[in-house]
Amino acid sequence: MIGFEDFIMADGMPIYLQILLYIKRGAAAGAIVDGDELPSRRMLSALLGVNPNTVQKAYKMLEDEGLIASHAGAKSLMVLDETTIARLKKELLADEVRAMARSFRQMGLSKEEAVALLDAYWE
Amino acid sequence: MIGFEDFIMADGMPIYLQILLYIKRGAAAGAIVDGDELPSRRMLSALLGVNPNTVQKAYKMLEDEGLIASHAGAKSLMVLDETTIARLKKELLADEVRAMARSFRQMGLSKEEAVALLDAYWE
Amino acid sequence: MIGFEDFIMADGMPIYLQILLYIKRGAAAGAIVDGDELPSRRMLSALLGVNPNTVQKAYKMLEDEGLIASHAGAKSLMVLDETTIARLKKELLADEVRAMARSFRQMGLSKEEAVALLDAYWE
Amino acid sequence: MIGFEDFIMADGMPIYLQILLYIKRGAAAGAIVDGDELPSRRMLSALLGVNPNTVQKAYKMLEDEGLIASHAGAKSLMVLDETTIARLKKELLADEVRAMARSFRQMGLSKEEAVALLDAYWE
DNA sequence: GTGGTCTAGACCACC
DNA sequence: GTGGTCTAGACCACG
Repeated sequence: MIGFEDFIMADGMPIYLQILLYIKRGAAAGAIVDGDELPSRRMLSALLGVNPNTVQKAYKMLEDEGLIASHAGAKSLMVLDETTIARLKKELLADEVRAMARSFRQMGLSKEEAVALLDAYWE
Repeated sequence: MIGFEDFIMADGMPIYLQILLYIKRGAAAGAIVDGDELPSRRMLSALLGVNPNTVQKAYKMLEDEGLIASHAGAKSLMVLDETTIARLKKELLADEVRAMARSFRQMGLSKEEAVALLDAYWE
Repeated sequence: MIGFEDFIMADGMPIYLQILLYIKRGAAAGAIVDGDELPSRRMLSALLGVNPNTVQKAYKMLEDEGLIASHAGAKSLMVLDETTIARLKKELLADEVRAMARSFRQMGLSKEEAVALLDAYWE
Repeated sequence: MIGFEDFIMADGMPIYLQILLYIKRGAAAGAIVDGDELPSRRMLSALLGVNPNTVQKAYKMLEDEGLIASHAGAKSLMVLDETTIARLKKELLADEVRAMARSFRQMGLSKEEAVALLDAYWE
């Protein structure tokens, strides 16, 4: 069962996208593997304090992308092969790092300052 | 006059929030200082390719927060004192860096790998 | 034993309502009479290719309405008196025919064209 | 502007489908023609006493089918060519008449009785 | 219990 | 004002 212990809700990004991203990141990191069981909509929505439909939307998009297999009345399972994982890794990393670099530059930080900050806030 | 050269539109976040954030980041970084002049609603909307109402919404929120002073028929000016700048710095930097660090950890990266990536994607 | 030979599943209406309606129509028409035996939940669900719960829901509503008498461990029987039959006839016939007439008029058909079509598609 | 004077809400069928059907029927009948203006979501939802999203769903499906052209900030217009109208006519009539014939047969009516009823309830 | 759909209300971007 | 999207809650069919 995939855990959502690390999940922290942010503002400014749709909740369903945050859930979707969380799962993709976990898959890219290897924390979520092929065959892993997803929490049910009800369970996860209760855990996150959102509407079941919001979770449903994230799951549906992942299913459309082929990362989840759902069957009515049964648990939803992750479907991950090596190619997919590699693709996720590549996509996610590039996007995140670029966004991060852009933010830092907008705040007028030098690369050294940015690295120092990242180091400071790491844990 | 505040420039929007670095501004890059992202999706998943409302545009007016991105504009608001861009200005706050600039203020936190010192790139935008007290008394700086803001582009007119019309000019900025044309520059960014968005609707004037969207710019108006961002300006209105900044004004409500006291970061902008608008006078009818006159330019809008930034209102920034030391306390405000310090607050922005703290809020923006801490929040963003923490979010980034969390993203990287979720993707299974070590601190060293994250720093290396940031370095690679800096420009 | 009530047969479901004519039953054809439609979509856009909940299945349990279709089952309920089928039985009511039969009762209104006289094809189903007082004391008739209903197929067991399991048998009917197999015949229609739906979940037993769905059949159960239809039976439960009929029972709540007093049209069915169920006894634990025994067959379910239809309970139909003259008053009930007359009521069903009136409700079902009037509603359905009015809805159909409205549909045809919305499609710009004259009464004569509608009658001709009904004749053509009757079997 | 397309009017919804004849629209009468029924139960058992999703509202958005009823709206969709109403428009298709009007197009098939020639009451709605190419270039006709649709009521806005807000206006129609207020008129019908439903949520704007319910109207939106019907409009969206019609747009996906190519029967409506929508542009943000502008009115939605009907897009109807001869081929489309002919197709609608054919599809709608066959479906409706078949459903109607089935209902009547389930109620144990003969064709003559059905025709008589339709005649009686026509207006 | 599970996943899927329909209706609802609020918000966003645009004209 | 317009259309489009996100979140919410209830209901349906199924195991």
